[in-house]
Order: sequence, then structure tokens, then C-alpha cells
Amino acid sequence: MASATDTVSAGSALAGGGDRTGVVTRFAPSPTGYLHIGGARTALFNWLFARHHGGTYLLRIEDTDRARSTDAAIEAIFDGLDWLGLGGDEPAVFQFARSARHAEVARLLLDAGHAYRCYLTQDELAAMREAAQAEKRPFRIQSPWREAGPAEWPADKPYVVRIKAPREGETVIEDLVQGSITVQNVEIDDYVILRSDGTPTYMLAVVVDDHDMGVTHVIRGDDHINNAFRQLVLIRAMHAIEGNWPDPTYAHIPLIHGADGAKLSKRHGALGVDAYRDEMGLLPEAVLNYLMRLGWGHGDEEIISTAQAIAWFDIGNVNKGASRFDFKKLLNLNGHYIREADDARLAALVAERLPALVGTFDAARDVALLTKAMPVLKVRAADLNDLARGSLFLFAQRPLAVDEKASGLLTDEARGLLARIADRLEAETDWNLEALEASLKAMAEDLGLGLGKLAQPLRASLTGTTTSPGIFDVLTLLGKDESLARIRDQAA
RNA sequence: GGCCCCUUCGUCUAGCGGUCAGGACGCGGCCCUUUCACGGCUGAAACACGGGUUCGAUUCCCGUAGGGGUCACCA
Repeated sequence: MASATDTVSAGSALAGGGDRTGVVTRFAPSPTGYLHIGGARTALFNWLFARHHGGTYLLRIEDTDRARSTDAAIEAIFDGLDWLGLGGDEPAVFQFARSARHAEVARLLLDAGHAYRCYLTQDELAAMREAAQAEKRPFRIQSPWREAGPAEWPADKPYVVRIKAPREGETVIEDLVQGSITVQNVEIDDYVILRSDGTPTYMLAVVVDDHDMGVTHVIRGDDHINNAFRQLVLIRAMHAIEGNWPDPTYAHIPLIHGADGAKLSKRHGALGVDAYRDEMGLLPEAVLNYLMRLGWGHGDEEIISTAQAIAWFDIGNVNKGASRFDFKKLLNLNGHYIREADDARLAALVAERLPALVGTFDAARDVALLTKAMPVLKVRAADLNDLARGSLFLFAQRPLAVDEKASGLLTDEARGLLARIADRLEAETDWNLEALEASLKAMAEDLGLGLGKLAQPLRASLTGTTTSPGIFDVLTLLGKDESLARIRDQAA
């Protein structure tokens, strides 16, 4: 698989509709911001669909809006996709680099009479729109230039090129997700395909690129449903001219909403996927699993690997309604995947976060300890931040800072006990789990105390907190010398 | 507002004419237990409403209500 970060040289030839066989899908973000979670899900569904059918999954950067597209956004999108394993199968196509081809198609349409020069100014359009509004009449562009011939074209005046949409009949789309959708053709407007400065609009570019890239299935957010009908006008017009522009199959997937049901905004988690990784400390497999379950399911299955998802994925099973984003559930899933993850991998991930939390952390030296501790650390963490916090006691400097709850445990009586524990442990020659457990349990019994009476003060002295992995794990992880020193720091 | 679409526990979903309406997250309880988790068991919790069709509707049809999307020389 090609990395998402590979690029195709400007204007290079594409495979073309007829050259590729089987299913071809594409994810086509516009680089005006980071890759947000909804976009990631669209990419995932495209990827899953292509994989399920043994097809090809492509990437296209829709950077025709020169004012709003940025290199930083392009980078963020590739970075996010790579993290999730959703890079394209071929180098990404950059739309702007193909404007000459888009203009060429506009020219073809113009020459064949499927499009026309429109000299309406933006002011005139606005006036028409207002007039319609005033009369409470639905506004539809009725350009007086639709049937105008060369003889009527004003000289030296800017014009846009509009597609000539049918005004009678209806258009039906058999959408893989939404089912059959019908729209009366009068609802479809003569939209602009070439701006007055000669640059292509999105509507033109999408259709031409999808065709040239051989895209067979257009899977995208359902906010594009109306566009599908408009784009079909162009596709059918080109098909009439060239004959090899088949309708693509559409699948419009529902959008993701915030927890309050409103459109996802920055407040609800429409953050870049990098935030899910860096700030929230999530694992890509958890994000993927969560995303695929939003709007899609397979019986009672909750934990679904990507391999399993490829086998099970059925776009026809995707729900039509929007679903809300539930971070709690994502976190739960993340906890599951953390528990399943390889210890060395987790240690490396946590190591990235530790220098900011502990001044003394030295990755070269401490990752081994982290890895060793990981089995007992990861069962009590839902994200990498939890994991990092939970490992702090391993690297704390003596004398330990003791938090409020823990110091409440360190009564005079408890400090006395700590001294006796230290003495007893001092004599311990086998510093391992079994020996330590046997020893402390015997001691508790001798004293007629529950193990908790010993363990809690011990935990406070060893970690400075009241919660930690099992106390014998803590003891063995810290080693005899460090353990005894920490205990004596707090002993009476 | 016009057009298009949607509606099962709080949330994500299973269901595809006859089910005690299932699972998961979250929430409550119990168990495990040296703390916190994990894990196990368990409880509360839903078919938006109104008409049809049918022997029988969560399921099919039509309304109503509610929600969403879209109406650019942005993508």
C-alpha cells in the first residue's frame, strides 16, 4: 500500500475509467482544516467497502479553493489517515493540478450545447434571489442566457459557464445507504461549472476526477445527497458526448452529531484526529472500532477488528439516521484495546508522555521498567494519559510527595507499623511476588490485623497515593533497596 | 420557507409480521479483593404520536410531531 503522503506529479495521467477493474472508492477531503472525526469515518467506510470487495481505495485532495487550502492541513490529513491506517492504495491526486482537464471538459460541454455562457452578474443574481424571497416564491436560477447564441454574447464581459439541467421529469438515485431517492428535475439548478476567472468549481472537478480516477462507488456524507443529483446532470451530459461516463453508485452515509444532537462542532469532538491521539491518548484501533460502530453493526458484536470488519462490512447495513458521538463509549473501547495491546508498544507510547510529567524520566533507561510494569498498569487505564499517570510512582524521587488522602493514612500508628514492616522486609532474601505476599500475610496474621491495615499505609509510603497496582507488584517493581528507602522515609 | 432524508432504552445498535423487544456504553446492586481497576453476576431503562392494511404490527402504508441535511462564481 502506498503511503498517503506520496504525491502524484501535477497533471499526470490517471488510470482512467476503463483501465481499473472492480470496485474503486475514494476519500476526498478538502484541506481547509484538520482531518476531523466525521471525515475519518467517511474514509474508513470507503476503505472498508473497497477492501471488502477486493477493490481499490484512493485519496484525492480537493484543493481547488486556493484561498482556504493550506499545506499544513494537507499534512494533518495525511498524518491522521496514516495513523488510522487509512492511507490510499495509490498516491493521492491533487485536484488543483488538474484544472486544465476540468476546463477541457467544460469546453466539451459548452461545444455540445450541454452548458452555456451566463453573463449574469452576482448583483443581478442577488436581486433575483431577493425578489423571489419577497414573493415567497422558491428561488431557482433562470438564466436569460441559457438559450443565447454567439450573436447575443456581449463582448468583453466576464461570464461563468453553467451546466444546462433538464427542466422536466425526475431523477432517481438508488443509493446503497439511503435507498431510492427521487427528485423532480425542476429542483435541479443550472449550477456554475467554470467561474468567471476560468477556474473549475467543485461540482465540475469532482465529477471529472471521479470519472478519470475510475471511481465506481461514491461513498460520502449525506450532506452531499443534493449534489449527487446535480452531478448526475454533468455525468449524463458527458456520457451523451463520449459514451463512457457511467453513473457511479452512490452511498450517502449519515453525519455524526455531537452528544447534544446538534451538528458536530469543535465543542463536541470534531477535533482533528491528532487530538484524539495526542491529547486524549487514544489508540487507533479503538478509534476505528468506535467509528465503524457508529451507524453500522454486525449483530451483537461490539469488539470488531479491522480484519473482521472487512469480512463483515456491508454498506447496505449502514443506518440512515445520524448518530451521536459518545465519548464515554469510545473511552471504554480504548480501555479494552489498551488491555490487549503489546506491553512494549504501550511503554513506548507512555514514554513519550512522561518527560512532561516527571523530570527524572530517562527513556533509554526507564522504558524497560515501564514495559515490565505494563501488565499491572494497563488494566487500570482507559487512555494513555491514565497510563502515564499510573506509572508515575515508578519514577518519583525520594522523599516522595504524599497526596492528601495518602497522608491521612499515615497516622502515628501506621508509621509505627511501617517501621516493623521495613525491618521484616529487610530480612527478606527472595524479593519476589510469592515470597513477599507470604511474608506480609504472615505478619498481618501475627499482628491479628487484616492485610489491608498493612497494605494501605505501605502503599502510601511506596507511591505517595492511595491507589496503585497490587502492593506486592509495587514492591517487586520498585526493588528491595528503593522500597525499603521509601518505607523508612515515612516510618516512625 | 422549498426540496430531500431520518425516528427502537439517556447513547450506539440487533430486529427485517407472531420475540419475555437482544447486546454494548453509561447508571444502580452484588461477588472477587490489600487500594484502584479488571473480571463475573444482576437491576432499572426503548419501539415518538394518530390512523389504516392484516387473524396479528416495533416491523408494511398514510398523516402528525420532532430531528437532520441542502438551497454559492465554498468544498
